[in-house]
Amino acid sequence: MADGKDGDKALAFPPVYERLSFRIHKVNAQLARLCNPLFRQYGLDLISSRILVLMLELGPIRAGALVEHMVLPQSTISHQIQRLEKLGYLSRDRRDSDQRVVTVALTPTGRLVAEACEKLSMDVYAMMVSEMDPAILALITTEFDKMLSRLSGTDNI
Amino acid sequence: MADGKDGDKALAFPPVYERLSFRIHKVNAQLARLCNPLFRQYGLDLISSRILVLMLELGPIRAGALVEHMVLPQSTISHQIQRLEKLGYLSRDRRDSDQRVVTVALTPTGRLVAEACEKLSMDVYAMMVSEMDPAILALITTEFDKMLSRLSGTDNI
DNA sequence: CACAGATATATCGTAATCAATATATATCGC
DNA sequence: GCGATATATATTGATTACGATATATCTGTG
Repeated sequence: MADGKDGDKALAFPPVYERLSFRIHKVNAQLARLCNPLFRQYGLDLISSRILVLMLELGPIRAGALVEHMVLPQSTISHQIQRLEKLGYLSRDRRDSDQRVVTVALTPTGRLVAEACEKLSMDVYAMMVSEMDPAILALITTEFDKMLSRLSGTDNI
Repeated sequence: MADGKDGDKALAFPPVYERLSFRIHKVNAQLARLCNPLFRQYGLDLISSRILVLMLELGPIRAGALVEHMVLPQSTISHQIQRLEKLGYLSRDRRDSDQRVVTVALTPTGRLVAEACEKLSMDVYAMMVSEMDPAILALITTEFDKMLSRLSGTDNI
């Protein structure tokens, strides 16, 4: 109805470099740029360190649950688990009640490394959200949950 | 000084899976999960399609400027350019005034593909930000710029 | 209890990523 | 204008990611 060139199909969206999705990419990429060098001393990167820290907080977890939490392809998680196992950071166990299910758990070394990574990532996170009003941070976090739900179809993880 | 276990070093941050940085990862990963299959018909993925759409809106651009916009390693961008050139989507030119500088530009085919990708990503973006208050979207976008600035040291891009 | 389908993880092949280094060109100091 | 340093992009080698498929196990149906 308006004089826009896209007719009535939703609002006219801004160019890519102004869209939130693109800024999400940039912040994420910048986090990787900062964190990867920090984690390399442990043979890790941003992604693999997140897996370790996640396990630090969630405890032993199914491989499939890691796929859901990390929103990465199943084969990628499978490889990551192999890599982290090879590094001696986690152990793998077949569940007795269901031999298909693999449960991974941090080794003592893995726990130490995960704690070190947690500290390092805290510093970067502090840099990221410092000077941000806690209420706004909470609001944004909530909105991100909603976005994830909308993008994931019906339910979120 | 308080009774927290971390002493006075900043506030106690929530666990990874509740931090904004982790949700950023998840939304970004979910975007890739949705978009990669859509873009594969053109031999692209989320990242390479963003490069094309960026060029659609910014016009011919230096390779180095793409590195800054995409916040990816220079070697990765160099490879992406090669790939997109091989696909016939863009052309590469050495600048006359400075032979070191490479300027890339969309080919006619590349422009068509970029426009198709733009439409596809618009649909996904609409899904993501639909039901979100435009004022809140603007607020979040602004906050992301600030986060990027803080993470990038002194200046943003 | 056999068998078809579902579920959970692993593997495979190709291609992309990253960090480090190389190459080529330009700029500055003298 | 010459050499040293800086800048812009390309290449290299090893690792990782992804999608597709395979393997193994379980569940339901008759």
